[in-house]
Amino acid sequence: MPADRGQAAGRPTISEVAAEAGVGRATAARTLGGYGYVSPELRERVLAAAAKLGYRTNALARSMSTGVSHTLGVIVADIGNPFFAGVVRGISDTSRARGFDTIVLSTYEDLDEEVAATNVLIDKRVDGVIIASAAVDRGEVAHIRAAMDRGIPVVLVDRAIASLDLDAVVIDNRDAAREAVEMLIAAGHRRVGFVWGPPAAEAPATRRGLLTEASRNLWTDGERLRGYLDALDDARIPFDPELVMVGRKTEERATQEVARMLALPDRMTAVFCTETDAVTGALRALRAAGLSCPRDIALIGFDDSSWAAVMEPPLTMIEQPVHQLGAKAAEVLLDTFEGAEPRREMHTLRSRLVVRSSVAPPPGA
Amino acid sequence: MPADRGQAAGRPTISEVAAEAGVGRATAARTLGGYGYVSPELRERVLAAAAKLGYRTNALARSMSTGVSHTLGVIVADIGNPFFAGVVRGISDTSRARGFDTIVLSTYEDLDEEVAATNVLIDKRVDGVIIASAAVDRGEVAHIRAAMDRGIPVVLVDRAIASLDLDAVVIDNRDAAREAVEMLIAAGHRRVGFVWGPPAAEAPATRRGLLTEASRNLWTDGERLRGYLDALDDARIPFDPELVMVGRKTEERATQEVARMLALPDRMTAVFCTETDAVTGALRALRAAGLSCPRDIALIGFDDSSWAAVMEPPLTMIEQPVHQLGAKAAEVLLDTFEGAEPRREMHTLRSRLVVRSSVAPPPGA
DNA sequence: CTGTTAGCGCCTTCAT
DNA sequence: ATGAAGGCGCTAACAG
Repeated sequence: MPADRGQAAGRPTISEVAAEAGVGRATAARTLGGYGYVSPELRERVLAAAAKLGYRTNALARSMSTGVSHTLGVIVADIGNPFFAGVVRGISDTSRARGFDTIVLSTYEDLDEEVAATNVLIDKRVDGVIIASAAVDRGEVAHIRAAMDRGIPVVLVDRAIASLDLDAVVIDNRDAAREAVEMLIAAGHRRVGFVWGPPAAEAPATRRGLLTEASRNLWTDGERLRGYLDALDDARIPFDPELVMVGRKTEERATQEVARMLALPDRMTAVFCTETDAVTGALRALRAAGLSCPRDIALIGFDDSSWAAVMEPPLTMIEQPVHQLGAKAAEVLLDTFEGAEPRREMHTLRSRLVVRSSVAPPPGA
Repeated sequence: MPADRGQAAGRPTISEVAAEAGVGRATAARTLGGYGYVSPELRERVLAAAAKLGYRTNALARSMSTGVSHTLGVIVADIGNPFFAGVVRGISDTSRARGFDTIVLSTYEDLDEEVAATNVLIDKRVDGVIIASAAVDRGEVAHIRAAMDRGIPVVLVDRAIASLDLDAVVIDNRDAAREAVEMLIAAGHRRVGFVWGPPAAEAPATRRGLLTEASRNLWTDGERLRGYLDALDDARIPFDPELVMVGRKTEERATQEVARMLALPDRMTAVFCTETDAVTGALRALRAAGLSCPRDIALIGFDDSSWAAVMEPPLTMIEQPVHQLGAKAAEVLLDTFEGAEPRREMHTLRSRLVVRSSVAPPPGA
């Protein structure tokens, strides 16, 4: 065995502190661990010895014997994405305040990565997991079930999974989308584009086909699509598959698709974008077509930002409570550690439609 | 002792797997841990038993005995900030690919938080630390020294600390700023504003005072300020303290300060912004003043984004290689684990000036 | 109130 | 090639 296995230079242990202080190991452990009773005198001596040696508790060893790691696992699609970065910040702010640290793993929407990430967290013995899962089908949630079976509390964030009966913290995607599209319709628009929908290879011709496709994909996208259809239905505007973008979700494709919708015989006069990249993609298409917003085309999109406010025109956007989303998820999870019974329900946070100037009546009105 | 201390439901240990397979614990440990020699037959039996019981290795226990946690600690100002989110993504992508997970802590530029974060990482026995430190003075780096003294390799990212003799991965802030300001000057501008500088309570009247102030604060800000001054010097344009913003760095204050500079008798005709929020703040001021970019005022800023490209006009911006910044830092750190000698040098990554249309000659030209 | 003792699950020498 | 035994640093019963 190497001389310093697990015991690198300058890493005194409780035993050494005890020796230095001339007390038993348990006494040192008690004062350093902050539990049990210890007389003031000995306490002082232990503290002095610890300070002298520069003692720092070994959280690994502590976790080994307590079975608690004071660490939360977080699984999201992409920590580099401002949306998830905000959620993660919410999670780490509130968990840190309650003594927990976080290990964050990105999956890039790949299910295999998600399974691997879950295993890493299980192996590292995190006390709980918060996950924005890409899983939808009943068959794709085995890894989440595995964690639960091992007694690890799990909370879903951003995306609910119906078949799972877990606490989920999400926003009112469907209502938010409906409200936005309603505003477009109220301004007089009847040709409203939807960018973007489910990543189907081909655009389903029917509304039913589209919804089926949506239910096989990201929960948020499906909800937003439903909100869009809700608004159309309420206004008795027929659904036109030509006006919804499906397929790979990239800014470039959004630009192409919006250009296509703009070129339709019965031209689109308003766009609803479900993500930031969809908004910038749409804006590029407008510019390329020499169209001006809101005179020629109205626009509302998801995910407000400072940029949206300084655009010309200032953009009407949906603001998601990203930080709160993470904070609430962490709270729900941490509460179970304090004995709170998991309520296994959907916690829906409200988004906010920030009205600015990107909506006006359609050209002919 | 509670019956299941550290041994919750459904968490078989190596001993149980060994029993199930009818072999010794060491044999099970060897095959499950992937080390040592084990005959194919026994190997199979162990694997089968492990699969049957749903065995997952306990990384904590492994770390206890090996002294290696396969975890990196990351300390940044704010994981919710897109810049750091990008850096963190770079770090976790490359460390994950090499078998390491990350614990990320935000300090919000608070030194006490930074010290606390460092201690958390020491306690959790991370194998190395990557830090974008807010420390500058020799007196503020004790916590980093403490980590080093405990044998934990440390790599600085985004911000160098001269007094520390560590590997640092940064971008060419000074050159980037100079190049941008040079472009402004080349277009004919002589009244170039700088938003924002060091958070001094009051604007130092002299150039020297400003630099002193800057050296007491964030390294990046100081470098960018130097680049600005470099460009001014080369063009023999006198430095005017009225044209640099100091103090709290918020979007609102940027707006106020730019408004002030715009109202100067000898009006500013170009602005250089060192951060995204400074850019949007400046843009608000322009709009409020009814000025148009680039006709009335030219602008260049740090941190390119999709938004900058769809602005009217499209903005000329400096693109930082955020992902690469993190990736390189992780590489340098991970390499030391494979025995590479830390080179303790500054690794400077190149930024890129993305030229678009926000720069034109000043009004009178 | 304090010290002794026995684990937590794994890795690793040391015999066999 | 395999098994037995000890230790990583800490917590937690238990005895004193």
